[in-house]
Amino acid sequence: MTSEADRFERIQPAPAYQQVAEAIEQEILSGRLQPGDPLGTEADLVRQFQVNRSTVREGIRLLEQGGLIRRGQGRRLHVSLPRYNRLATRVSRALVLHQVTFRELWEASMHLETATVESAAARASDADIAELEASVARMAAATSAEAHAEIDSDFHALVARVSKNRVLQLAREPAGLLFTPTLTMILNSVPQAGPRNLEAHQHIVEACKARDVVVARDWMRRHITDWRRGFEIAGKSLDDPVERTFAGHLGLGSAYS
Amino acid sequence: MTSEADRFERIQPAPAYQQVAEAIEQEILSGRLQPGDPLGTEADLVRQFQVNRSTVREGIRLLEQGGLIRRGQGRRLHVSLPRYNRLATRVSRALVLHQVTFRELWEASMHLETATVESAAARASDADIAELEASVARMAAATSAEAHAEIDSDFHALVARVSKNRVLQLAREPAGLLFTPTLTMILNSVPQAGPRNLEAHQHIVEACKARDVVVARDWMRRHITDWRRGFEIAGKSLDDPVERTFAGHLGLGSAYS
DNA sequence: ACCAATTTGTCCGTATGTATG
DNA sequence: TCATACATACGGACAAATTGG
Repeated sequence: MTSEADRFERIQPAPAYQQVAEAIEQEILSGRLQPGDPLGTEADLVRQFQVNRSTVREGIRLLEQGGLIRRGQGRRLHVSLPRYNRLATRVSRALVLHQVTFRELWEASMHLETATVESAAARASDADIAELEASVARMAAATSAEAHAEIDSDFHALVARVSKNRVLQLAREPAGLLFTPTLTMILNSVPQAGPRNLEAHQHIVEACKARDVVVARDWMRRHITDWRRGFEIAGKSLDDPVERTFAGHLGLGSAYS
Repeated sequence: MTSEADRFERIQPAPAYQQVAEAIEQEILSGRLQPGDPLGTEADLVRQFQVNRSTVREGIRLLEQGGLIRRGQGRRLHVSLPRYNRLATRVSRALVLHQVTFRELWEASMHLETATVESAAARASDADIAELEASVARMAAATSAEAHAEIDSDFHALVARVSKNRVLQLAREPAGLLFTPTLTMILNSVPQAGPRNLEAHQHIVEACKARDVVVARDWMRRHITDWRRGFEIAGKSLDDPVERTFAGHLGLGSAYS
């Protein structure tokens, strides 16, 4: 205890392994190290940083987790572009841990998906349309609720790619990942959900084909609204937190690979 | 080379340090380990996993970077809720590395910020209003462009908190972080930008006070539009990628702390 | 297709500074 | 105050995998 309020916090030197990570990250963010560039061997880094190999390895783990470096062929280290999927799963997990409610999820998705489909309808190329139609065909042929839900998820991710806006694409992905498992549950307990979903997707693709932004947005709105209705018909409350159970669904395999 | 296309990828057992990280992460995501719970000492983990300390440490680094565990008082390990800021900075960095354009950033922010302010206007409590007004007051008193831009950024983050929607809050944050440094530049080269910004913030707060969702949204739209106009007046092109320079601004200090 | 050098993953032991009781 | 426990960091070692002739 001091007689007066402390003015300064204690000065703590960052651990060596953090400094290693920060130094490498700086090189990457500054552009001096570009995606694809090799990082050198662990022994190289040991020599440059003058720290122990264990220390270097701990620093590398930090960057590896962040997706800034990866182990490629031969497990050699090289600079990498962080993957969207990876970041999105992280964010999704955080949302689950923070116990966000389905209402928050639904509201946000309503905004994000309608915004995304607007851009998609405005910018869809012929190849994009073909991909969207293929997705609709796959959904029409889906036999299980799981498959249907998976295709639905892919469709929305595809729409986001077609929007040609990577900021929106990355913004909507975490909510999209959390949406999917619930859709499986809805499909299993609400018979009319499947056909309605398919119909919405069809109309969205048609609208994209016609470059009709307004119709595309409206059908997406109905689509998201349908999810909510199905959710409530299935007897669940929008004010429940998104279950932890779903977090298991968020590919552990891809987490650290 | 094989005579036919390879059907299977090679089966690789995950390194021990990854398995350590995944095992701990599973306990957290399943809820068996809750935020705040101690994780035990490194020696404990060595005993449980039957691997070397170095291996345990590498695994811990992965989780530490992901924000799932932290070192608290006495550097003891305990489970933690991933911070929004942290996740957002990671995503922002990824956007920069992927060289997203200012146009993508602007378009996404237009959607995200208007959506957020709608919810904020609908749900702002008296305490929220007071905070918003305090932010406006601080901006009115700001002397430098940096301070003004910083307060602007905080204001938008505050609006997102007031929206009471954490999904939206997290979705808009990465774009918000990238917006700020550019605003500083605009303020320095476009004299009318400062007053217009302040005016927009004032109107947004007034609309929140009046629970007027439509007006709040409209002023936010103008506000974001102003940014774009200022950006172009300052002589920059919307189709340029967001500069790497800005990534340095994204607190390296907080990255691994 | 074989071999030698390199590199990673993992392990062991130890020293040091710091935090806790 | 002192002793203990713990995190950080270091040095050295070895097997398996990978590389590059």
